[in-house]
Amino acid sequence: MPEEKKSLNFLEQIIEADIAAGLDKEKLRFRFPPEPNGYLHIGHAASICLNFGLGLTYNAPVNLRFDDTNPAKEEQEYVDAIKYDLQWLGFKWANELYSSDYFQQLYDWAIILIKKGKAYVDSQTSEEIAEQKGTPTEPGVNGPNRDRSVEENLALFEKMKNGEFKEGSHILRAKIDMTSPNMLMRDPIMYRILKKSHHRTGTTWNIYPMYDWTHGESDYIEQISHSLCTLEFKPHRELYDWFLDQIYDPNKLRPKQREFARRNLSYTVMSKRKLLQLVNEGIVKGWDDPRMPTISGLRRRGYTPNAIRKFSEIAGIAKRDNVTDVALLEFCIKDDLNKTAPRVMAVLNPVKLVLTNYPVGKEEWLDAENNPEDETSGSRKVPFSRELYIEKEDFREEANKKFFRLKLGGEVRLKNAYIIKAESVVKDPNGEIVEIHCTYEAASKSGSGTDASLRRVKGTLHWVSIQHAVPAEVRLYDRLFNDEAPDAHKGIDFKDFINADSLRINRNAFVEPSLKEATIGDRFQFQRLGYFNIDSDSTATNLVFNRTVALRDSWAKIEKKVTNAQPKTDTTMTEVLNLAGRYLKSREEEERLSLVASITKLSEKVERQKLIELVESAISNKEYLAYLLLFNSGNLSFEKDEDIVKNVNVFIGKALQMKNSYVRFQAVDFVGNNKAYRADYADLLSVMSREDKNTHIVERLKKF
RNA sequence: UGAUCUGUGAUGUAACGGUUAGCAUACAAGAUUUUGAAUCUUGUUGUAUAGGUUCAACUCCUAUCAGAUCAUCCA
Repeated sequence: MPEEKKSLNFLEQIIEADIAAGLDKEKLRFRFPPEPNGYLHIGHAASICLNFGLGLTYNAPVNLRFDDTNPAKEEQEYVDAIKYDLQWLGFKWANELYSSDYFQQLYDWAIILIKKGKAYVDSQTSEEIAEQKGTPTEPGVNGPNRDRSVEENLALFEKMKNGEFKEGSHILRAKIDMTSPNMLMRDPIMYRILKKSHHRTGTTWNIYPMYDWTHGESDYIEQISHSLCTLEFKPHRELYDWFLDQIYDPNKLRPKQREFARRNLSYTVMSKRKLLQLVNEGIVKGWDDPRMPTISGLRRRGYTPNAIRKFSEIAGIAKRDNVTDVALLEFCIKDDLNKTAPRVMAVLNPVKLVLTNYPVGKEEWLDAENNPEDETSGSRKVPFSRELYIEKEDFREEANKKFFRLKLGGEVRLKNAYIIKAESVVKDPNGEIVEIHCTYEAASKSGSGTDASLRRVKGTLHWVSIQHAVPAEVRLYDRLFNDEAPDAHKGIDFKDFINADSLRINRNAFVEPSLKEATIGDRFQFQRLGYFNIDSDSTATNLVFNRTVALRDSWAKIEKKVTNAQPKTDTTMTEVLNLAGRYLKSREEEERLSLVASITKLSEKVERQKLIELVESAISNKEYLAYLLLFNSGNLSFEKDEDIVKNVNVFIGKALQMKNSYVRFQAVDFVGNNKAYRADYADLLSVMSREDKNTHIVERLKKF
C-alpha cells in the first residue's frame, strides 16, 4: 500500500501540534467572520476554503459569524449576499451567528473590567487622545481621565449606554500601558457612542463595541479553538490575548488567534474599499460585473464553485506576501469546464461561405458530440445547408504552410460535416471579401465511415448554417488592469492602471440553433474559441453570452512569433538586463559598482530612441533598474523635448514609486541629474524625503 | 529612528537537520488530434547575501539586504 503522505500547511501543523499536546479533537471549532459591509471576493474564498476545509478534514463545526459592530457601514443586503455566495461555493456552516448577539454579554464584561480597574471612560476629543498615544517610535503618555474612580466610570458608562451623551463625547478604554511598543496596547478603545440604527438590534444600543473587544470574546463565547485571520491582525494578537485574560475561565477552551497571508491575484485589486470605488465610480457595472474578482462577479462570468475551490486548494496557504498569477485561476476553470461544458459551434466574426455544388434548399441534420471528454454526454443534431458562416480569420486567399485553415485551392474539414475546398471569392467594391465559394466532397461526411470520410486534412473549422443561425451578443472580457499589482505602487492611484479595453461587445455573432433552449447561467464551450455562459441580461429575443475564458491559442503564438521575428532580440539589451538582475541580487557595493560600469559601457551601443520606446513596457524591477542605469550612464542625453517627455515622465513617475529601493534610488538620481524634470515630481519628491524608509534615498534627496 | 513579521525558479507552494530541493501553473519541444483545445512524453529556470554551528543547513545562530505591518471613536 503506497501510503501517500499529504503535506500539511503551517496552520494544519499548528492544529496537529495542539492535538498532540492534548487538545481534544472534539473541541476543534472554526469560524468565518465577515463584516457585512461588502461582497465576498476571491481573497475571501481562500479564507472560506481554509476554515471550512479544516472543518471538513477534522469533522469540526464551522460557524458563520457576521462581525456587525459598526452600524454605520453594515447592511442586511450584504448579509444576504454573503450567505448566498457561501452556499453557492458549496459550504455549510454549523451556526449562523452575529457579533451583535453578544452585545449584552460584552457590556456585562465591560462592567467587570471597569470594576477591576481595567477600563475607564475617557472624555477627551479624538485629537487629544491621538496626541497622547505617541508614535511607533515614541511612547505615549497617560491622559487626565485615566485615574477616574470606578464609581465615576460606572456612572459615565451607564449614561453612555443610555444615550445621554453625544457621539464623540466619551469612550470606554481599556487601561493597559501607554508606553507599550505595540500601539494597539496603548489603552485601546472598547466602546464608542454611535446613535445609529443597527440592522439587527435597531436602536437598542447607543454604544457599540470595537473590533478588538468583540472578536476574541466572540470566539470565546462560541468556543472557537482556532481563530484564523490575515497577517495584518498579527499586532492585534497581544490585545486579543489581553482581553481574553480578563474574562477567561480556565475550565473552558481558550481560543487561539493565528495569522496567514491574504491571497492576492495579479491584474486586479482585492480590497473592499477599492472594489467599492470601482462600483461607485461606474468603472464596472456593479459588484457582480464579470470583470470583478468578487464571487458574484466570477459566478456571472461563468466560473464554477468547483474551480474556485480547486484554485484555493492548489494555491495553498502560507505567511508570505503573494501575488498569484491569474493564469492559475484560469487553469482551474478551463480544467473544470473542459470536463463538463457541452461543445457547441458559434461564429463570432462571420463571413459567408457558399457550397456551390450543394443542392439549393437541401438541409441535413448532422450528428455532433456534446463532449468528447464525457462519454455520458451524448450527441445532438446540427443543421447543415448550402450557405454557412465561418470565422473571417479562418480564411485567407493566400497563406504559407503553417496556416492550417482555409485558403484558395486548399482543403479543410468542416467540423461534424464535410471536407471542402475553396475555389473563389466574391469581393465588395472596397476589396473586402463578402463570400467564399467552395465545393464539398459528398462522400467525406463525418462518421459515414467511407474512405473519403477518413481522409485526413490538416485543418478543421467550426461553422453555422446561415438559415438556421441564431444571432447573439457576445461579451469579451479582458483583465481590468494593465498592471500585475495595480495597488502596489506607492502614491500611484490604482485606477491609473485601468485597462480601457476590458470589455468588448460583439453584436454580430451567430450560434447554432440548439442554444435557443439554453437558460441563464448555462455554460458551453464554443469550439475552437473558448468557454462562454449565458448572462443574466439575456432574453428570449437577445441571447447574451459572456466569455468566461478563451481556449489556449497556439496559433496566435505562432503568428505573433512570425510578426515579431523582424525586430530580432537585441543582444545588448539582454546583456544589460542580465547585469541589472545581478545588481538586484548582489549585496556587495563593489560588485554593484562594477556592474554599473559594465552597463555604462554597454550604454554606448544603445539607441536613445529605442530605449525610450522600451521604457513604456517596463514591468519588473530588473527592467526598471536596467533602463534607469542606462539613463544615468551619462551616454544618452535626456533634455526635455517633446518626443521623450511623455514616456520618460511616466516611467520615472512609476519608478519613483516602485517597491525596490534600488529602483527608487536610481530614479531619484535621474531626477537629481536632470534638473528639468524636477518640477514634475516636486510633490512626490517632498513626500519621499519625509517618508521614504531607505536612508540612501533620503540622503540623495538632501543633495538636491 | 522603534517594534513585529516575511524572504525557496516566471508564479503559487512542499521539504521542519540527512537521497539528485518535490508538486502545480507558466514557458519550450515532440507525439497525438475531425477543437492549432484537451491528452501524453520530455525539457528549462530556484533556497536573498555573508559568516557561523554541525559529519551534514532550505531548515539552527549572527549580521546585512529587501519587502510587509503598526497612531480610524473601521474591521
